[in-house]
Amino acid sequence: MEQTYIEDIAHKVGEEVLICGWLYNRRESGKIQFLLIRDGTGVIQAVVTKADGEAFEKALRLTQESSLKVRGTVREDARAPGGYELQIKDIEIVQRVEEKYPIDLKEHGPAFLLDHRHLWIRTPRQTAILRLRHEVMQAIRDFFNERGFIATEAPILTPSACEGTTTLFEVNYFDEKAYLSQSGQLYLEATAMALGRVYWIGPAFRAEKSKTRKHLTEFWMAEAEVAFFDHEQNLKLQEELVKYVIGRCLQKRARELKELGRQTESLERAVAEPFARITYAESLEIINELLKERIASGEVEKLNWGDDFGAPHEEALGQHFGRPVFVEFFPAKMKAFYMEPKPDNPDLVLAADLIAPEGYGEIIGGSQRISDINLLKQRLKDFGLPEEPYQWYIDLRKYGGVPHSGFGLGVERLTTWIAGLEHLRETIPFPRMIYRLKP
RNA sequence: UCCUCGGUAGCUCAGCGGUAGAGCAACCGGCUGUUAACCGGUGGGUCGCAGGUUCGAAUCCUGCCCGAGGAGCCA
Repeated sequence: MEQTYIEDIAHKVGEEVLICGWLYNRRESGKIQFLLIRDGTGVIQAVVTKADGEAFEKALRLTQESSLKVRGTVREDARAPGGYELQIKDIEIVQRVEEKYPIDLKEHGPAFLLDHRHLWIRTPRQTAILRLRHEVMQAIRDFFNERGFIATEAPILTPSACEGTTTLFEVNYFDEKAYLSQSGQLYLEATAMALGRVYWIGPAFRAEKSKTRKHLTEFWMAEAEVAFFDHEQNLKLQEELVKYVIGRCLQKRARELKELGRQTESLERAVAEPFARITYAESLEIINELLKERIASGEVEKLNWGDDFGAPHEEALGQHFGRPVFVEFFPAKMKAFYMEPKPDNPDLVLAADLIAPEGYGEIIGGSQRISDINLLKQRLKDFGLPEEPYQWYIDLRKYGGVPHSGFGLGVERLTTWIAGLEHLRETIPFPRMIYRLKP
């Protein structure tokens, strides 16, 4: 008999099916037992009574997370969680869990759960989050593929610090030093000159000692780079992408969002309304005004020209607009060396960050890239970076340099926002954080 | 790296100077519609580690280790 997945159970009412999965919970009341069985696609309640004989005796032996195959008839029943129920005909125990399962249905602290992450991911809430992450990833790929972008790849092992600012993980590459990539951007600029429109979703590594709910040392970025694209086109593409991804999750993962208790008004608004746009200069005024009381009390720092936003500042901006907001035209000094200056004010750059509402902060950073070879060389000098390691990057401007733009989107940060989570560590199967390398 | 809080049963926690506790989990028993089921019973401890104060330390002090929240850092 072929296996039926629980997510398809609504189409099988009245039929006999085979469910293969694990025991999530068992409740018994004398001569009747209720088994909650999960199979990765959902959870279903199965019922067996003393009159069922052997199946009832087998069910009695089942412990939490024992693996099993159950044959039975599907019926609608309002008393069952989810509305459908399986009347058991036969049970095959695949592996009976003999030891006490570490994770129970009651509360646990974050340290315990993270120590048992390999088992924690089996719970309904975690599987909902991971299915949502899948949808985000898949939507990003579909978005770019539908628009003629070519999926390409950047190396993970890189010879030098690409931007010179972030702390990198060093690895021994034979007898040379190499570093884990913090971004594929520079390499994507090269593939964009080959293929026109490119994207990739890949891991990024940062050895920063950040200890916040918005940082991982290993996270996934969706990066795009487009030849002949200017700053305006870049922002338009980003807005379309974010709207597309959120729209897909709302449409295809309503069940997961409900499971997570996510109120979706803010997401629906992000899809329906144009994103807000302000300049960096305007953002300073708005933030300082919004936070003036907390600044006066010394709780929050006042922002001065050239300051980067802290968490409270991003949060205030997000709350003020209630939808994603682009902050554009930052001072060149506070951003990376490769960003194109604003034509009418070369102290600013054609860059923008996208800030999510509801306190979720920055989810995209992007810019138009310098296309002029002499300006690029000057910028390297200004930032105190050597030319030699960037020779190949400079070549891109020597051989047919063109204006081009791109951005990087933090997959976990976007997923955290869509799911409405407290901490982004739940959006990746095995989070890597400053004090956590296991499991 | 800094600040704050914490580490006691498998888990979540209470106890804060005088014999180590509760709920849940586990195990045993009861119950034919349970919803983190419920009811009764049983077993379960290097009170993070080291030192100090005291007649006596889970409790007070010092140092260290580990964790959480936040700050800083963070194309």
